[in-house]
Amino acid sequence: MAPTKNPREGSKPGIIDEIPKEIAVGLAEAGGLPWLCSLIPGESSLAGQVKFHKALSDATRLKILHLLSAQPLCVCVIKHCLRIADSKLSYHLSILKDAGLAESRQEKNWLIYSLTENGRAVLEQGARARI
Amino acid sequence: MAPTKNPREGSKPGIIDEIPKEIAVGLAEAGGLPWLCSLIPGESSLAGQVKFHKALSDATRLKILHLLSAQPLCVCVIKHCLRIADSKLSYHLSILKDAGLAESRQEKNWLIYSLTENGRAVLEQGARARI
DNA sequence: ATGGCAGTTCAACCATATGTGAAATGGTTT
DNA sequence: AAACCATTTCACATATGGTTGAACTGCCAT
Repeated sequence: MAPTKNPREGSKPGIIDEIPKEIAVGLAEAGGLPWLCSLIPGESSLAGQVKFHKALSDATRLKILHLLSAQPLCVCVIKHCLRIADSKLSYHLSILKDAGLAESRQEKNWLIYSLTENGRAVLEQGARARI
Repeated sequence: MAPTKNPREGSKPGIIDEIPKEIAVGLAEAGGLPWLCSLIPGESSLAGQVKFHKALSDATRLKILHLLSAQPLCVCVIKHCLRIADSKLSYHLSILKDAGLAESRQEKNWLIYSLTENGRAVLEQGARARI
């Protein structure tokens, strides 16, 4: 998957003058600097990961996800638990939706939010990671 | 661990006037609003999760982690791959270190960064999640 | 001690994310 | 149609995070 042109002999001398031997040796065996650089994911992959983690890097949004882990909820119930302004809640919900962690459907004039598959997976593996 | 006073009969009428029946029923069975609110993790747990995801919500830092997944590296090698300014790199490294994803040791006058257990786990489960 | 190298720290700056209250939207009830 | 309700959208204010270049620290060689 990673396009590696010439797997060996990548660390041309001169690009970096001196580095610790220990590192230089391991690197040369693996494929040198070009190979190392090839490990960096593409821009779109990175952007996706960044968006994902950004969505999860806010306490309010994490709280919302934990609430939704119980069952689908309308906005007013979430609002009651979090005690924050409507517009603020709406803002955070939109980010969760955008990141593919939550989704909404309409019922009369309520919006009912629930976790997506992805959102549920995040919570479960998060719980596992922190024992 | 979660202090739940009176597990049933939490959804006192009046706090929220009207919510979709479907939701109200499920909620009442589970323990009502107080129970729902008890699902929200404590502040310190949330802060930890936020810090963790914040650290991962930047493309430069993700790149660094991917480079370190190959082997421990001195700053100058990372700098060569990323082609960014010293101070910028140093800033991002400090955040990774702070979040417990990377660590450093000194060798002559180089600093050699490597992934922590935690950092390695993140990359591995990230790779699994995205197939 | 002097000078050079690897990397960090600092302070100022810019960009982006979040908070807030008021107005708009879309469905419901009367 | 008018009044109403839950929620979103908007425009603006503030906070947070990232970038930059210069100054600093610590290590090694001479």
